[in-house]
Amino acid sequence: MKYDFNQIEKKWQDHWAKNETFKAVNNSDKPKYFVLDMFPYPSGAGLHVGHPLGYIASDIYARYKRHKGFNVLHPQGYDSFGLPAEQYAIQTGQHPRITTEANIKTYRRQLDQIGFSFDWSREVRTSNPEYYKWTQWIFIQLFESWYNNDSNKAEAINTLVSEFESKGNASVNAACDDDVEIFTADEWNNYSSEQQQEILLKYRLTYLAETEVNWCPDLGTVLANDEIVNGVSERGGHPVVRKKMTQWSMRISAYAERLLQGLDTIDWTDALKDIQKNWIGKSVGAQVEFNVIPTEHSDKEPHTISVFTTRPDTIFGVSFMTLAPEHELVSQITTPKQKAEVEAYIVKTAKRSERDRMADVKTISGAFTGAYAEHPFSKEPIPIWIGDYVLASYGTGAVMSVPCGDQRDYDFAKHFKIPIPNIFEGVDISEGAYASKDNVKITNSDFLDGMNYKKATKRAIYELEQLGQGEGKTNYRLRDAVFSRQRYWGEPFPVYYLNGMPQMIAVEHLPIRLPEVEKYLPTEEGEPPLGRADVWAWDTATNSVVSNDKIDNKTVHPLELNTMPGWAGSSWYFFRYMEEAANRDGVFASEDALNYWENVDLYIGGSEHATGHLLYSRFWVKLLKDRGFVNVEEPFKKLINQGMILGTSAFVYRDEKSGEFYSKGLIADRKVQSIHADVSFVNASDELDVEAFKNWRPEFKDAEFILEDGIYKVGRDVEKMSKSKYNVVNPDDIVSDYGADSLRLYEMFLGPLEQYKPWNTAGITGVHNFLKKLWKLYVDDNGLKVTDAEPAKDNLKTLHKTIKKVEEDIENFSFNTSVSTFMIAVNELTAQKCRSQKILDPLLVLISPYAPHIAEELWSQLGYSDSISTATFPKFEEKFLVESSKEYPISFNGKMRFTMELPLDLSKDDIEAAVMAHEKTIAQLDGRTPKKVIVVPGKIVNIVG
RNA sequence: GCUCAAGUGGCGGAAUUGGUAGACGCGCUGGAUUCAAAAUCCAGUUUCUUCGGAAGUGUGGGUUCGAUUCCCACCUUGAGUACCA
Repeated sequence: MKYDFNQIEKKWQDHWAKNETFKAVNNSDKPKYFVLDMFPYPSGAGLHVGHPLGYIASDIYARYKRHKGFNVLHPQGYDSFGLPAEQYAIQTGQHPRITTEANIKTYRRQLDQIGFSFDWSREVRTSNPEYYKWTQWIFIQLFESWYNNDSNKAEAINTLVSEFESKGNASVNAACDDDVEIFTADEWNNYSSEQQQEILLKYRLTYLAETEVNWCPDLGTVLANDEIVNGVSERGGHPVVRKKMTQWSMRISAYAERLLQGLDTIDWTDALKDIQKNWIGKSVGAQVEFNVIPTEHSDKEPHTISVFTTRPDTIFGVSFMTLAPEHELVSQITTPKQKAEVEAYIVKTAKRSERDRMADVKTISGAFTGAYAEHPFSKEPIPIWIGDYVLASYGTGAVMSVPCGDQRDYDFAKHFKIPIPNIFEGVDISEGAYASKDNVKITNSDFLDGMNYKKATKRAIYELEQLGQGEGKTNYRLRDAVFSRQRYWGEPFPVYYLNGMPQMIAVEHLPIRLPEVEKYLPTEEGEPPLGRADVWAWDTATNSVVSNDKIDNKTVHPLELNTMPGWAGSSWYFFRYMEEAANRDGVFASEDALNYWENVDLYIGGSEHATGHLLYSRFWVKLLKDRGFVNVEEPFKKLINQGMILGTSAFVYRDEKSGEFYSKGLIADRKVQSIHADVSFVNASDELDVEAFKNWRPEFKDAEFILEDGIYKVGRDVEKMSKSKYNVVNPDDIVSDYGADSLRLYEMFLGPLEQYKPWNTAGITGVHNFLKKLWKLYVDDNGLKVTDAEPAKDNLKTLHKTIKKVEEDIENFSFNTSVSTFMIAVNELTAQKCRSQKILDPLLVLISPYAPHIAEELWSQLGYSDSISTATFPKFEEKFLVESSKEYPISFNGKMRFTMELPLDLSKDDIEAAVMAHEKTIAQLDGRTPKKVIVVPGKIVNIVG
């Protein structure tokens, strides 16, 4: 019998589907384990061999956990809202729903043939109304919540309202907008409903506000900070400009501290934690108030400038202050004499785009306002400057400049010839600022003299508080996240507008379904695509979506035109999987299901989601926990980032003059142009199929090829796998040529999961041959050759060292090394001519997570009727590995020169005697007497001298 | 600039409580089988070598009986971030 992988794999995939072999149950005596992949966006291009890498790893782990006696939840679904389908709709008029469904079909077919143990009965699609109903529901929960900094959690908004009604807002310690004004209970109760709603918006965890956003004109939408890379859109690379717009935002900043602290409780890589820590950007310091010294030109009202500093200990080193050019006080404090210069500077900086400012950090620019502030302690006047190195959006938009302790302040001071007082004892600042906090004492600083950083900081804050001119403060870089998108293919908001104020639609009327539109473009008036919908108004009498012409602003009101961003649906999908599909009506997941599965035990996906999906999910989970809907603080207990599989591109070389294509070895010093050739035209030895290349595109039809030894050799280079580089390898081809088991093994064999590594199809024959050898260990031309013979000692040794290594490897997610281990085991057992079922049974269980089809087939041939996935993982027994002797490496000065076999029970002295008597030792020493002989029994002998 | 990760044969990579560097696989070379090819099997494959050996894990230093593994400095590559006060 031959190893007919195509037939075997189809057979077992059908079997698993029919018998629902991998269906998870919500009640079980077994301990639970939730293994999750980041679900894919179903793109039109389908899967390439890089995509399944993480899925294969998680599938191996899920199958392993089943063997280890766990009730495993291993679901899959689709992040099916998104830009590409919509861009395609704009171009072709095809409804994104239709494109998306077609793409999902392709994905499903491709995934199915790789043999994943997914429980497809729990599939979710973010674009399904039954799903996004609950995304809308969570949005409403955010709207109905405020963050209480005293209890350190989100609470229902009505608790805030009753607080306002009885006490006003003075005693409320909430995460809210900066511009809320203090009001009393009486004032609150006398406000109009609109005024009250307006105030509440400043407290809600999702709020509508005019904010400066990243507008991408080419995509016709705003983008979140994490969707912008190097100043252009992450998708498509389109330019992004700043624009003021009224937008929904998420008050994620309220959770900054908990998002930071929570990192300590989860098992993620340090690299990923660092990225999130950086993004949250906590800095501890003080807020200090500087009074502006009034002049005859200034307003009657006294002004104060608030600054944030992380170095209150250096407050006596202040020699000037710098405001962001956009700072609101600039126009009020600038003296008439300086007015022209200041205004010219503001105009100049406003013209520079954000990107220019970012790219050009070397140029120092600024202007003096003519005004002075008073130093809180020394009462000395401090000149107030403006400069674009101070950002309006961070802290207070103003800094106290300490040139001796901050390099930017130092450079600014040097440039404008501002004095640089030195407050660091014994430190030379003639060349640059001394920014370190360590090993230095403060001097020239009145009451701070002689103190170190820590003491001086504490004292400075205390003294500022005494004066009423400052307090300790912590700042975060994390900004609230813009949540509106001016797009069609996303979740509609469950929101209508009454007198311009947003109103939530009651939960029982959800979902609010995406309306039909004729075109997927913004309207002529610049409104989002939903502005084209004719039936897009909310009737409060019938509680239904009705035609726009019924809008009377009494019972029928306009609906929100924006849609939610891509990360909305993906921020909670892991909870949806916990509930069985049949029980999903009426709940996002039942309490029982949520309590049973808790959170994701193992999450595998790409690190590109570090500051997007992985941060937003954590935020939403914390909100849901605070509001009592779930019981966990973190969604993903352990997270692994799989690396990317890169493509190996092929190049042909066209002579720039003659247009002839030269084989790689013949280029010499010719001027040639490198052209990507499709990798399917190239064989394992880098030889080009010239005819296929000629027929590829008309422009190559008559191309002349200069061959070497009758062959055209291509050049190779490793690049990201992409259509445009013609280096994409489709898993469909690999599966049909070598089988899914070979694909699975090979993806793992390529190298460590987390690493970036190039794909090279030629290498797959190695693992494919291994599977053939494995097959032959069980089956020959006459059928099954396994016997019930007692295993030999060497059989047992091979088996048990394999069990030990594979188990360790899986626990450490070192899948590449276990593939090698399998190869070694099969090579050894073949050489040993092992046929014993007592060895070959457990071997099959070890291999089955990696190569489930062949394992399942042989398992059934061995006579088992239950799926191998239900078999128990073999138990490692040390006793089979115990040795009586050891092949000792004998080193001279640390260099191994030869080995010698010695009994393990030999004493140190006996070992030394035996080694010293060996003829090779004598030859090595060449008459010298060794200074020292190191004997580590069971390990090594090292002779020094 | 700052933060983090990684540098090992022609290629992917293996080896860390410090103890035989290059496992396993690809590729390559030679052989067997075959009319031939594919497939399969066997042997070899870090470099240098006077065939005894010697050197060798990005570079230079250090700790140690012994370093791919630990420490210091530097170089290169990749990722994140970018005037964050």
